[in-house]
Amino acid sequence: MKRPTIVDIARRAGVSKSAASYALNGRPGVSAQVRQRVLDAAAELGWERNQAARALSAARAEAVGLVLARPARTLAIEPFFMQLIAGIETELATRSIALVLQVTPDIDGELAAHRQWWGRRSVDGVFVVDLRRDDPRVALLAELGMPAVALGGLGHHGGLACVWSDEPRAIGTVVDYLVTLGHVRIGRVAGRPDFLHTSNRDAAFVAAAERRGGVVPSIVHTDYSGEQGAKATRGLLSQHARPTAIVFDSDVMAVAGVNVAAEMGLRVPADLSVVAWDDSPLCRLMHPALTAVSFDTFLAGTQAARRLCLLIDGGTPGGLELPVGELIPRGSTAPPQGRLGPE
Amino acid sequence: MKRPTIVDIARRAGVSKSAASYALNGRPGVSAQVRQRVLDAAAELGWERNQAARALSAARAEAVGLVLARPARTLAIEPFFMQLIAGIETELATRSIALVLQVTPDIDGELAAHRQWWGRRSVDGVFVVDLRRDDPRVALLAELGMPAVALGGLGHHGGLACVWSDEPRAIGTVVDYLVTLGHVRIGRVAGRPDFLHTSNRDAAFVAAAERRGGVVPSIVHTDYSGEQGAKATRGLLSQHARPTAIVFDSDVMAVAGVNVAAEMGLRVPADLSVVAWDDSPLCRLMHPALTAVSFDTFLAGTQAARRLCLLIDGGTPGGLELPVGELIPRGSTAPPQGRLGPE
DNA sequence: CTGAAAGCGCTTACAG
DNA sequence: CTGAAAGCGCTTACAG
Repeated sequence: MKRPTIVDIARRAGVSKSAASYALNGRPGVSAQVRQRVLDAAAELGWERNQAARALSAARAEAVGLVLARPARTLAIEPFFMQLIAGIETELATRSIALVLQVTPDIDGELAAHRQWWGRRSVDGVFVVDLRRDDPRVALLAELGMPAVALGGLGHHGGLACVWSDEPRAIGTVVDYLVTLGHVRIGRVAGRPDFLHTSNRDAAFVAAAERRGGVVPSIVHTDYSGEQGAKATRGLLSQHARPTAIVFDSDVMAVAGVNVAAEMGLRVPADLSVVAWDDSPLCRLMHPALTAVSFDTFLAGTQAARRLCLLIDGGTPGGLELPVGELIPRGSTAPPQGRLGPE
Repeated sequence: MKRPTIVDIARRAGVSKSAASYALNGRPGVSAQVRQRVLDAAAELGWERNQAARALSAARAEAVGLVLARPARTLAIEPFFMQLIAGIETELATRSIALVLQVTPDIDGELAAHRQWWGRRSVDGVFVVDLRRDDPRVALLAELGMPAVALGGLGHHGGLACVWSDEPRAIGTVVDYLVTLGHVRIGRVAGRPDFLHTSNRDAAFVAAAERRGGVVPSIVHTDYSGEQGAKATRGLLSQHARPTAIVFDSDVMAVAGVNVAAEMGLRVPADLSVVAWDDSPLCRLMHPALTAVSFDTFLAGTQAARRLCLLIDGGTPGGLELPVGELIPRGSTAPPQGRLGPE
């Protein structure tokens, strides 16, 4: 028993092939009556449109791509990507657009993936994350003319559509909060310095410290792994004048930091205040629970997907600013105590 | 400037369209000389095969699908899926096969996804995870005749190809280890009872306890969320004769358990031994680090992908047993101490 | 070993 | 509003 084609439907509905196609695609050119007959026939035969045939004639893959360009090791421990995927896919599913995934250790692999995807026309557009300064992907995608939406990286997304949130403002909120609590020496365990969001946060962190005056900021970069997060924390806490508060660039590194503090005999929050970024279930599980900056990654995903679809349909969506991350104070932050306190 | 097609290549190489196709697909029927001319022409023109056209004529989507049928909330905190995806994709990339992802909250959404994917011929096969007893997916996939590889769930995968590991044996190892340390009352904070791997572990847990004699096992089920993990731990530790050791079905729940113990004034490992499953970077970050059962999810992914490709190519791969999870003793387990100790 | 031709299942101008 | 026809870019028997 062969799978039914559009010809079978047309025959059963007693119309031409093209009438069937128009009806099945909800386009004008057929009467309501004919449309219904065609739809009924399709339902009765259990017809599903052959995706390859449609892609070939409509010159549309009905798929979009996302490259995960991180080592598998740091990919899995970060909830970020899975939340992003969930958000993207939830939006795409409503439009019957497929999400194609490729995992590659670095940006060269990502460039190759974009080239091949576009060359084969196996996707209609892509998402770009972890934008960098003078990002080669921006140039490549412009050259290819492939629709793309960048997440974050405002100011360095070139001609790409962009979805971002005002992280500098959120960083400012965090610094203000810690300073108000009485902290003077504030550390930051940051992510990869080649990522734009890292350097943007770095700059905002330093600027906020300067704005408040008297604040001593110190920054250490990592690859987001718990190991490097722990090492960075150990380094900061071993300084002669150690920070009394540390802001971490991920939840896992914040957990690592808390455990390093315990290992060094420092109490959280009495001896060390800890702020995590982004917030996650993990932060709420800790004891004390971690103060964190929330970011709605799922929402970012749905919004980015919506814009990519618009772009593919020939629209020209402007940038979209997402709500700024919110500071959620929990038990891991408090005024500094002890001999190394403020003043 | 239009993108080059196979006709452009044939013309440039001075051969027929079909000769070009044969050469580009590395099939017999063309001389080495012609083959090289065609390949050169393709390279010079920067030709990439149009995926839709190939899919249509070869009746192959060159893509496989994975449905993530869990609420987005519990999806992101578990490294499992991302590791699996990384493993699968790493294998698929070598064969230029795409991985298509769909996120859906429950198994009904998954059934619909499989139906649609197969109906549209947009994938050539699928992976199935979190197998259940009398799993409706097994029946559906058999009915559709869609190639599929099940991960785990030995004995309930019906006609599906299967990749599994001997978890009952691993559970036995854990129980033996804890008993040898001197534990008598051993708890298990398990995952969803409708998942086969959960009920298999449950049964093995009870069996191992009986085998050792005198061991008192108790099991609580959860949805894998940290919240429920914490609640389950709180329940176990509030019993009159509380367990002195708890085995958790995920790393996040183990972390939740450790924090609940702290909250209740119990020390790990003196008052409570904790075993996590699977091992993850998170376990190594904790202080003390968590004893854990490791499982190579990445490897499971590559192996499953390899078997699915075999299946799609018409092969009939048998089941594949993966190495059993290894118990990695760390600081979170020790002989029980205090008034509620053994005997 | 090669070439002309049909076909995969759709979409889409273009006449009627 | 409808129908006959060409075309999307490949693959694949089938003659030569």
